[in-house]
Amino acid sequence: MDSFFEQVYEMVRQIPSGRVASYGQIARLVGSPRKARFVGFAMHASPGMAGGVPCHRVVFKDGSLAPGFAFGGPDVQKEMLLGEGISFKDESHVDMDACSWEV
DNA sequence: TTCCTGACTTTAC
DNA sequence: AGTAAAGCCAGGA
Repeated sequence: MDSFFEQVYEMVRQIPSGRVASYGQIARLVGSPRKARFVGFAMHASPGMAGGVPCHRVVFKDGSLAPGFAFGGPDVQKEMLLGEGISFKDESHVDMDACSWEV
């Protein structure tokens, strides 16, 4: 499996708990900042945390979650992030100022 | 094989 | 500063 998806999975898998990364961030890490769209797409096709891919730690550039495509509800994702020690600026906006994934 | 679509990002007006 | 539009890559039909 050398697909781009696998690369994204590995990147997301390296995200430490209590930290969040944006799609573009991961896309850039894999070597293609223009593939940000596919990063999210990979998450959609990802096995989830069961496969070691914490999609809940992947958020928009603004830090907003993915309403409608989350694990069954952005509230659930929010709880998971909060449980990892991630702060929230708004009801659906992660505090990337303090939780942005620093490589 | 070709066309379309897609959890986004960035630049331009 | 805010809104609008285009761009990019890859997978699926």
